[in-house]
Amino acid sequence: MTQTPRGGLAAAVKRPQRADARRNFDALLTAARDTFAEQGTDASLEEIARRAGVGIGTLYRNFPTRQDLFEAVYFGEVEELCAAADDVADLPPWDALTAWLERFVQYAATKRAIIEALNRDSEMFTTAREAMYAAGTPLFERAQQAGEARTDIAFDDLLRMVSGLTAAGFVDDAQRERVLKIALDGVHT
Amino acid sequence: MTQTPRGGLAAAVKRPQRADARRNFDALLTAARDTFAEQGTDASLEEIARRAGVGIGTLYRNFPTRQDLFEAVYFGEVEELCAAADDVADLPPWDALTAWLERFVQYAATKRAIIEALNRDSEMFTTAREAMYAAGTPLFERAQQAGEARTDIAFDDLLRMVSGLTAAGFVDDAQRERVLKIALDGVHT
DNA sequence: ACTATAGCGGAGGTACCCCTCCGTTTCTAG
DNA sequence: CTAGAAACGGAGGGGTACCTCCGCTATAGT
Repeated sequence: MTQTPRGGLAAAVKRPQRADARRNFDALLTAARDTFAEQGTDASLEEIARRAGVGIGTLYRNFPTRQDLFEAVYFGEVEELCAAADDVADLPPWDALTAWLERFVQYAATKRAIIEALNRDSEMFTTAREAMYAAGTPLFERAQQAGEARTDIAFDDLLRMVSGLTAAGFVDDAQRERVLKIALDGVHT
Repeated sequence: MTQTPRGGLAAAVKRPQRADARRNFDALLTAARDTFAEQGTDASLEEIARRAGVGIGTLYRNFPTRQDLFEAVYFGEVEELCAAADDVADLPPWDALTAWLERFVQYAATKRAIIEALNRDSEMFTTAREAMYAAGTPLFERAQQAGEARTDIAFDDLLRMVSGLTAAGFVDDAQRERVLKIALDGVHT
C-alpha cells in the first residue's frame, strides 16, 4: 500500500519533489478546494488551474483525473473532521455528539462534496466514509449507552439526516441551526 | 394578466392550436419533466428535444428560454401538490400534516427542482412557493392549535427541514422514511 | 557556473451545448 | 382537393470544457 503520512487515510497522489512544483501543487489544491466548495464537483478544471495561476498542463500532470484531484482535496477535509472527534471527547455524551455533528455541518455547509461522498461508491469515497464513521460512531454509541439518544436508529441514519439538513437551502444560518436543533430533538431521549 | 386555466398559477406559455403541434408540445413537456428529474435543472435542452422525438427548433419555438420550459413543467407539479392538501383535509390534524408532507416528499424525491425552487428568487419561483405555502400552512396551524405541533417554529422551518431530508441521499426508501419520522418526532408534541 | 532534467504552459483537436435561421413538410379551412 | 399558413427540424456559427503533446524554462546537484 501507499504510505499513509498522517491518519489512516492514504494519499492517492504524491507531493512533488522540486520546490516550484510543490508550490504549484499546493496552489492547485487550495484553488480546487475553494472552487469545489463554490461550484460543486462539476467545476471546470480549467478554471481551477486559472485560479491557481498555473497552466492546465500542470494540473493534469499532478492530478491525471478529476477523481485524483478530488481525492487529494477531500482526504484532507475528512481527516480534519475525524480529528475533531477527539476534541469533543471530554464533553458529556449528548453534548459531545451534537458538538461533533455541528462541526460536521460547518465543514459540510460550504463543502457539499463530503455529502455527495455519502453516496458515491468509488473506493476513495468508501474509505473516507469509513473514516468518518469510525470517528463518529463511538460518540453516538456513548450517547445511546448514557440513555441520551434513541436506540432504534443507526448512526448512519443520523449522519444522513444531518447531511440532508446541511445541504438544504436555508434563509440564514440561524434558521439552519434552529432546524437542526428540532431534528436532533427527535433523536434525543 | 394571462388566463389561469385551473388553479391560481398562471401558465407562462400557451398550448398550440394545431393537432401535430399540440402533440409535440406535450411530448416536450413530458420529456422535460423526466429529464429535469433525472439530471437536474441543468439538463441539456438538446437531449430533451431528442427524447421528445422533435427537433431542437421545435423546442425553442414552444419554449423560447430554458426558464419558460421550466415554468411550464413545474407549475403543473406544484398544482398537483397544492391539490393534495385538500385530499388530506379530513384526517386528524397531525396525520393530515404528515400525510401532506409525505406527499411533498414523494413528488420532490424525484423532482429536486421543487426543492431548488425554495431558494431561487425569480418571479416564477416566488409564485410557486407562495402557492405551496398557501396550501400547507393551514395544515400546520391546525396541528399547532390542536397541541400536536411545536409552536416555536415556523412552517417555513418545517418545509425546509423536509426538503433537506428529501434531497439527501439515502440507502433506500425505508431509511428515508425512518429518518423523516425521527425528524418529525422533533416537531410533534 | 553549468548542465541534465523535472517541470511548465498553452495551443489545438474533439466533443458538447446553446440558439438562430430558413428550406421543407404537414395540417386544416374552405 | 387544394392552397395558404403553421409548424417542423437540423445545419451551422459561436462558445466552453476536456485532455494531450511538445518546445521552452527553472531547478538542483556537481
